[in-house]
Amino acid sequence: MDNFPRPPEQDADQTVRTSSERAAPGRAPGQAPLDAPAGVGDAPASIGRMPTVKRDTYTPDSLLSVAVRVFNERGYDGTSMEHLSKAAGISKSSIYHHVRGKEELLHRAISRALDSLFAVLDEPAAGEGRALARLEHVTRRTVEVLMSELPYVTLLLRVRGNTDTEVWAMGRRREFDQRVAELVKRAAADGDLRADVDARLATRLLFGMINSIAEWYRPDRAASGHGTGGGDTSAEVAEAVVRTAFAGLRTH
Amino acid sequence: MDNFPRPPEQDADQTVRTSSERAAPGRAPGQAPLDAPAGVGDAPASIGRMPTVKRDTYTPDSLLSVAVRVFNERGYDGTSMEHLSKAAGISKSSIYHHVRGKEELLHRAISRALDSLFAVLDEPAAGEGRALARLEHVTRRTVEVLMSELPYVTLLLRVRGNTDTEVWAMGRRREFDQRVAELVKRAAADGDLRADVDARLATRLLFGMINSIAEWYRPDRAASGHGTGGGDTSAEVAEAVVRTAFAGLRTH
DNA sequence: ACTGCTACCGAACGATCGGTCGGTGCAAGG
DNA sequence: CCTTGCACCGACCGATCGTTCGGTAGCAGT
Repeated sequence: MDNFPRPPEQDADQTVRTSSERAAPGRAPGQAPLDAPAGVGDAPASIGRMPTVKRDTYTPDSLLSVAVRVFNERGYDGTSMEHLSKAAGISKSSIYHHVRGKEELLHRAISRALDSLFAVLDEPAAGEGRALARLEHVTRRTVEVLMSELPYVTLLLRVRGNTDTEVWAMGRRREFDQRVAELVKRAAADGDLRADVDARLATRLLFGMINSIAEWYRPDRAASGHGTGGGDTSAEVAEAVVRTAFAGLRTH
Repeated sequence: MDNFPRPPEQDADQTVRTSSERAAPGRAPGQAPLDAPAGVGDAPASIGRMPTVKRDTYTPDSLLSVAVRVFNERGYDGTSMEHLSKAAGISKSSIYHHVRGKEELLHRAISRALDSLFAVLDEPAAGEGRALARLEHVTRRTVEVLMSELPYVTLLLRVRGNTDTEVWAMGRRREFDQRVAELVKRAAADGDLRADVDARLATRLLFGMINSIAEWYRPDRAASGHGTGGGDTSAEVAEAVVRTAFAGLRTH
């Protein structure tokens, strides 16, 4: 039991556009092209093309950011291509100009989440020093990644295994879990974790805490500083999670 | 990130029947009639009808137990009436003989979950004594209810707000959350909870831990006693959750 | 002016969706 | 034996699903 702010009440949800050039009715490409890591659908590496200036058409990645938002509001299975086209402000068939189909959008989103999460395990502080310190680092960083890549990780966490992509995602996610469970076991062997809670159970409860952040954190409400109505910076929340998980809620 | 055992690989999932009387091809009514609290679709109170002997046809509640299982495997939106009919071993149209439709099944399941959860708040130990003790009691009992009513509560936890039923469920769930949050605030005011973690955030993290149980606990694997592969009794898990949440994972 | 390409469109595809309808077999009651 | 009613069925409904197809407007390069 916990939280989540608003049920999606409105239905005519069309992303409002900021800059318009075409004469066509309101479209709304995302703001993504600047954070896109390596545009898959981009034109091959030519010289000109001035890459940073305003982009008014969709790329696979800017379309993805819209799609992921809708997926998280309605659930993947509950989202139709019609819903996506309405939210993106382009026709249903136009979506297929950018991506192969619905499942590719899911795959791209989940890949991005998994890559960010696995990158945490490759950080130096995740491999050096006492196991407890490494575990605390991974916990803190996982929280931060979850919050910075919120919509993508949220999608990953909700996967049920209905399609090939989802089965693959569940497998990769289990890999990640086991890497962290290894850390928990090692810290327990060092005598740094309480002995009366099983290591596997402890791992699950730790992840339970971390992952639940996806159910209430809303970045738009952050940095307003008044309590924890879904706001707070990711470093603050990460610190609170580490404190709560390792030191407990109770005073001594 | 955490667990969940097996992706639903098989597709020809038909509940295997134990007793057969009809000549028709394999059907499989659930084992539910004995735990049904007050059979809604049952015949009016007549005298005979010998109520306890073997029941070979579906009741709304026995059908519900099948439906909820499938809902949890494929997700509500990912489950078609065809899926349900295959799993129940009766035709699609026959389902409508017992319930009004797909959404009624969801409503019945979620009602059952919510009733069980709210009942915890009405227990004497949830209203008497120091706030911290009451909070620990509610935590322990919520874990136990979650595990005993696992499939129904799981369904509740996954609701997205797409239909009227789901919006209603989210509202009721938020009520429950706020009742518990009240307890947390009171315990914090008593000085029994650490002051450096916001009460609202603490509530969310506590629920994060509790609710995550629905993602890995599998009752069929319980009572085998070897570690925490999804087994364990609900009292054991509840105790571990209380210890971890309030005392923390770390040794002192 | 012509060509080629990108980003989009409306119309339509077969499949599947949740749900309705008119039955049918059969056990129980008279 | 005949009637009644429950539990079930196959056939079918209009709507919607994800996807495909044949365009077309507008811009860049020549």
